[in-house]
Amino acid sequence: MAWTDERVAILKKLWMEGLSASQIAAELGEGVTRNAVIGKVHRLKLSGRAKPASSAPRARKPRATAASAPRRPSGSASSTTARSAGSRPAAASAPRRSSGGPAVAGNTALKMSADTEAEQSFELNAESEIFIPEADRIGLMELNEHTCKWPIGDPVSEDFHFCGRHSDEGKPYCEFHSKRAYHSLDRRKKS
DNA sequence: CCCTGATTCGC
DNA sequence: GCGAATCAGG
Repeated sequence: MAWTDERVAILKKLWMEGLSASQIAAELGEGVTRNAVIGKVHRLKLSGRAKPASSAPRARKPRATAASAPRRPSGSASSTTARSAGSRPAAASAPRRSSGGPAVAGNTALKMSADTEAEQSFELNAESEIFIPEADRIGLMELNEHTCKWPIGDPVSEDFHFCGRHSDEGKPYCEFHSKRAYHSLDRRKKS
């Protein structure tokens, strides 16, 4: 996939807004990896975002030279489809943008005005919470050591409930929410 | 473990 | 120029 002006514009915008490289990559398209995004960011020389001015001069690594490096063989573009072939519980594997629809709604919108429309669209599908069907909702009573205790809704509200999906023993949250709770809560506005 | 950005370097 | 592999850190 080539870096069109359009895509670069989106890249810049999202990067400036503080989105992580992987989020940008996901937003940009299926064939784009976070490495591609980062690489491009560097080439554009806009790598310095909120530089904490830390870290040591980064030691280099010898790195395997040519021949010994297995590296990805032919067909570089074929990696995207076979990504989630593993055996997963499938429950929380890919809530993100998995609906096999055509291009994301955002893409079309971006073509009209890459500056304003982009903001809303990516925010929607990147941050969207999962929805629990009415029947599957559980209250405090139903919580046990195997249910995800991720709260949904306003705790002082009536329709407040818990996620309730299976969670591993010892873990308070289901697979999906464990990640969310731990990681990306304020991913976009770190120090 | 998961993730993040940063860097190198074969292509 | 591109991005996978790797690194270093959280």
